[in-house]
Amino acid sequence: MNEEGVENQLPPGTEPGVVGDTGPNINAKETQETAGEAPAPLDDPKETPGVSPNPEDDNPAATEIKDEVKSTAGEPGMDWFEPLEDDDDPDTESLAGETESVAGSERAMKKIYMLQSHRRKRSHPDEGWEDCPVLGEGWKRKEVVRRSGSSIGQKDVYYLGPCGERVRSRVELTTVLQGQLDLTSFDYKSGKFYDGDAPPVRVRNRVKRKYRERSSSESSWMERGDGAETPDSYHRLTPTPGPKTSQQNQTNVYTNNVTGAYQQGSHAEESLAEEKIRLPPPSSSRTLPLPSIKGEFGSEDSILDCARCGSTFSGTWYDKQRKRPCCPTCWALSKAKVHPMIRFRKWIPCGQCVGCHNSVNCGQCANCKHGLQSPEAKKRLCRKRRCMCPIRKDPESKFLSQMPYDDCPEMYDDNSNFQNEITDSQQPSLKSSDTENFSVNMDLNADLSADFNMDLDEDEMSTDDDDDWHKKRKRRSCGECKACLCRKDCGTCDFCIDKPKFGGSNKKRQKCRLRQCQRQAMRHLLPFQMGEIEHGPDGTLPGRPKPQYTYSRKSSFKKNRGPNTSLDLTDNEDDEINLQALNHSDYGMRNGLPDRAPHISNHNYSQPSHQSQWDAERSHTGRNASGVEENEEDFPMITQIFSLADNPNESSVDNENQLMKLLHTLRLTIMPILWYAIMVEGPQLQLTQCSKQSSMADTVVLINPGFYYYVTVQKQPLLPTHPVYDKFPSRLTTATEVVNLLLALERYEVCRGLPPKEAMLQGGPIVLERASTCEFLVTNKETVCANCRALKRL
DNA sequence: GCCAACGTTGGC
DNA sequence: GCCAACGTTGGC
Repeated sequence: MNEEGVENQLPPGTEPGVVGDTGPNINAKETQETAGEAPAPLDDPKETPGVSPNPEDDNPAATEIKDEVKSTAGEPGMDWFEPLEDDDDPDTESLAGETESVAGSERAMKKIYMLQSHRRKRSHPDEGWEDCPVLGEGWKRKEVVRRSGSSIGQKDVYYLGPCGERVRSRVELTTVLQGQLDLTSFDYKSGKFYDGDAPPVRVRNRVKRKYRERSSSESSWMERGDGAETPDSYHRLTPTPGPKTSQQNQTNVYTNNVTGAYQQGSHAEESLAEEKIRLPPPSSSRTLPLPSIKGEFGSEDSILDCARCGSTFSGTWYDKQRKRPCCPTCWALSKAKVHPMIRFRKWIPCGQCVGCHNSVNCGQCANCKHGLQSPEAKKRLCRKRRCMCPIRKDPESKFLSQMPYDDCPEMYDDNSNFQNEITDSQQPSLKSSDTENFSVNMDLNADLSADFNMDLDEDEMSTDDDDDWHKKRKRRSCGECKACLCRKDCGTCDFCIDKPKFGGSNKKRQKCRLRQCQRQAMRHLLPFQMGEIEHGPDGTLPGRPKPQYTYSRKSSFKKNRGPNTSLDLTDNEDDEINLQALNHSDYGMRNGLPDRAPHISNHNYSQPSHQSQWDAERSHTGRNASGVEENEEDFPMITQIFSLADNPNESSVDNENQLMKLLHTLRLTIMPILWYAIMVEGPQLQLTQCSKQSSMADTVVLINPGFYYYVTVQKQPLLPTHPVYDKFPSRLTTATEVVNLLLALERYEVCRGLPPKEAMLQGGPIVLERASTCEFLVTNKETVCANCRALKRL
């Protein structure tokens, strides 16, 4: 933790001793801070260093300068919470107070990300590790403080083994050191072994409780706007030893600042927390990087209006979310609530906004459906009827409105874009689905949150139910589709295999592919089967593409590469259907999985032919297979896939394309049960019987680009003389012919070969013996082919 | 305290 | 451009 703070704080090559220097650096900080006081410094990010979209990316010098300014702000050089200094960045602060339009919210959001990435970039995985010899030679330890979220300030401890084992919990550590070290008396958090009488757990809990209480109660909702969710805010909240100063008389909530909160906490529990989390002594220079609010710098305690009871009180107590003032009484009451998710509500619908004026439930949103499906459940307000006022910002304060809720003028006064979006979301006849609206709303909330540099509080935005509805980390789940409702990991996909519980190394850390939301998961996380025919009527694919900042679209040229090229599991929206199919195949191979589907067939893939319909239905309706919305009876038509097929210049590429056409035709055809068609390397069109219980479980039909086909049984090619070949043309050019072949194959069984030898029956492995000329497939009347029977007689 | 998994970075 | 890796954070 300390180390990370240092690594985040110090510019390359900066010595700790230098960091602690003051003088001109303070001035630099002051200058920076003054810049943050500008009324609208973010209007043109280019003019505001550190606020422009990641200027450091393009200008490493900017990073260095910025770092230097921070690190030389007169702070202790090796301050563990130094990285939080970023949050003191006046740029960030001005961001908090910025009254830019909602159209700029995205930009603001990006700024936040940039600031975050700024920190992340400076955090090198190899940095911040301390030797931890108590665990053995080569072991290292690292502490990381959570910089945001409800668990802000919480300290996570990681260990790095000599062989690169990354350990994130005691359980993992115990597993890694099993047989090598007894960790019974090992305090994971501190990284020390305790004597038998030491009660490390109790101490740890106590400290943690105090710690969190402090961070909760002392943060300001305004602080949150400029980094109160980061350890830096906690830094500011760190109590100053000694008596309070006379500066604790700040009275205006809008001129309150972190200093007030910071200096307010000079009591025992803070001291304890400080000691336990090794807070350095606050520096007087800390007063420098105070965030400005409307250009004013306040300090000390404030006279606040309790957001809960309305009473006025003095101090810097805030609710558990550290977002609103909360008097000590209400705070005590709130502490009595054990469950961390219990929140008190403050938001009162304004009665004037669009949401409040909406008196009819839409019947389509998640909350409406929730009520319909679970009448006994707690009633949830239709999402279209939400009061929208929380997203209104106070043009006077530069923060989200804290004005009386009944004083709710027109909404989104300067946020026309957002107004439009919200208005649109009220319209049931949108071309986008409710889910999409839902997603939009969430993203907007996130953007607004960033725009105002503060979180939109759960209890403000929510009615009383879906507190997590707008949470950023929930954007990948609609909560309604089959995948979201599925609670069981398949245990076979690459993401499951990666999980420690399945013996994986926990590197991917992704949810089971089959549990990835079919609507909102990142597209590349979806099961690759879903990537086959996914286009909606407007050409869109389910799932969300990767962020724009990371990826750009592929050119169409790339998409038409030959199947033998390194195909990828792209998530680009404009991917062609044909490539999706190729991706499917490619994906399976790239992941070392067989191209056959049965190994992942315990969910949607148990009936491949239906899967085709399922996919196609999704393509047709633009919706996914989310429970009742699926209608396998609706059989879509998919239009021409390859135009190259019409090219008179025949080529291998054309043949491949023709094969693709056949593949997609098969996908639209009702196949014999549990037969599934995919494209595999070659390219070849592969038809596989997915059911292990089928007599054709080991039988595969492979069709080459020229439509010549052959059959394999247990990976052995069927002899060309096999009767089944006589029944069909040498080339399978139509789906009908393919289906007929499969139906014909279903009439066969696999030759059982020679009976096992006696020795094998006595415990040894059973190896099936066959004649070299085994026919492999025999009619149902037979069990062993003629050639094997002949061999048996010998 | 621990696990699950989201979102981003940086290497390739 | 892509994705493995993992820092981070929410949930239980």
